[in-house]
Amino acid sequence: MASREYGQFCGLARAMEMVGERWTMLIIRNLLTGAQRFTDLHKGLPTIPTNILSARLKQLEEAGLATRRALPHPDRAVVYELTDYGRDLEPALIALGRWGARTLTEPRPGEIVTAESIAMSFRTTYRPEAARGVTVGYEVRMGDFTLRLQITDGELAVGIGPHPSPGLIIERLTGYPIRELMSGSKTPGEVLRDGSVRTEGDPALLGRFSEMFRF
Amino acid sequence: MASREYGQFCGLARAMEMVGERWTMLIIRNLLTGAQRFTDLHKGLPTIPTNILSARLKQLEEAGLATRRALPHPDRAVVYELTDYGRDLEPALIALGRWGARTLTEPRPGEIVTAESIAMSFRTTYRPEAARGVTVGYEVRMGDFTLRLQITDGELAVGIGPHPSPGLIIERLTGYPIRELMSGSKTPGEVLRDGSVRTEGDPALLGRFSEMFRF
DNA sequence: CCGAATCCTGGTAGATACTG
DNA sequence: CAGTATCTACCAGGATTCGG
Repeated sequence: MASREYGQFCGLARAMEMVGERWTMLIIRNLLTGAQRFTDLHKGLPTIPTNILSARLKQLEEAGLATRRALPHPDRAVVYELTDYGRDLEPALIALGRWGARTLTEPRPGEIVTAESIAMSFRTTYRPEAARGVTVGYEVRMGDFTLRLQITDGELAVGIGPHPSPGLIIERLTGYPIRELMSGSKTPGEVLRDGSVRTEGDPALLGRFSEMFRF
Repeated sequence: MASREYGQFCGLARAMEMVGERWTMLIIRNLLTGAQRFTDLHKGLPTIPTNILSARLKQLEEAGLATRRALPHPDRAVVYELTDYGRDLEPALIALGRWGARTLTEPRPGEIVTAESIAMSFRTTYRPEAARGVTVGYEVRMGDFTLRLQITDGELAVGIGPHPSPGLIIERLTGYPIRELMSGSKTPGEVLRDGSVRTEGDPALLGRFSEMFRF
């Protein structure tokens, strides 16, 4: 059930037939952080109509990009999860997100920042060449939510929620210190000194952080 | 005039607002091969309604992705051309095209193959690591159209039309020898021997070709 | 409460005709 | 050649409803 076809024998056309409809890419972005329930997805995409979310999930399942799975007994819930095939879209989402981030200065009126959009920004700004052979875990506390970054031998995995054993906890206190670190407009020393950030753990890991995540 | 907004402060959301509408990516794909007139674009995307093509070009121009330029006197024509900003989408299109190409076996009934879709397939299959330091030009004749590939010090540029000074001319005679070379289902020797391809120039460059372009 | 299905409305795309 | 105009069909947005 390829939604609407382009009539061209072309990989890009095929891709756009499968994931080019409105909302689909953002749903995949959110599922990249792990399995999510219908309600979780709706929380992360508050303005999507539920019937559209429902329809997109069905399409993703039919196209083999995601699976729908009923959790075992205690909490009888349904979770949606990307298949390997769906997860293979990550490089494309990163490339798109990186391009789109160029016009990302201030949130527009009414725009929200979700845990998943921040998770995405970690993926798009991650520089593997600055993380060669590195293994370290970060917990990033943003007030409304907490993210975990695990870099294992230079491979990044981003998740939502606390980190079980972080090498460094980075806690945002005021302003946008994380973005300032990533853009290079402030140094690790500066954000520590001006009180916009508080850390717990080895402070040297903040310097490494600002090298590995760069716009 | 960001078509319809997602309300999220996120690079991917911004990208999808700008280029996520139906047809937009394929128009950009076609413009990647160089400036094109309205009619050229319509030839390359025969099933797009002209009002939609018109609307998309206007949006691309307003968003700063493309420019509309009237050619000097003799042929009073209008050409559309990507800006640097628009051309920066190439990595994202390649990533999407590569992902979409996984389900690309046979053309579906009614699906056409255009010069631009083939140009795209050269971009998605190009392996820079197999072309380190290489400088060579190919002219690929497909019957209905001819493409030129110029690799300069490992950098690929794809265009439509003949190559001014090709190191090798690859002419398709029967079947799909180019795709078979790229997929590895046939060797350079085989496509030469079975008569599906004819070359002009240094035949050894066909081997190099099959190394640099691989699914 | 979770995960939708249903209904209605409005906007966007498709097809075709037409014009400077 | 390079679009605009018009009409229709479909898809998205929003609210409500419904079953487990």
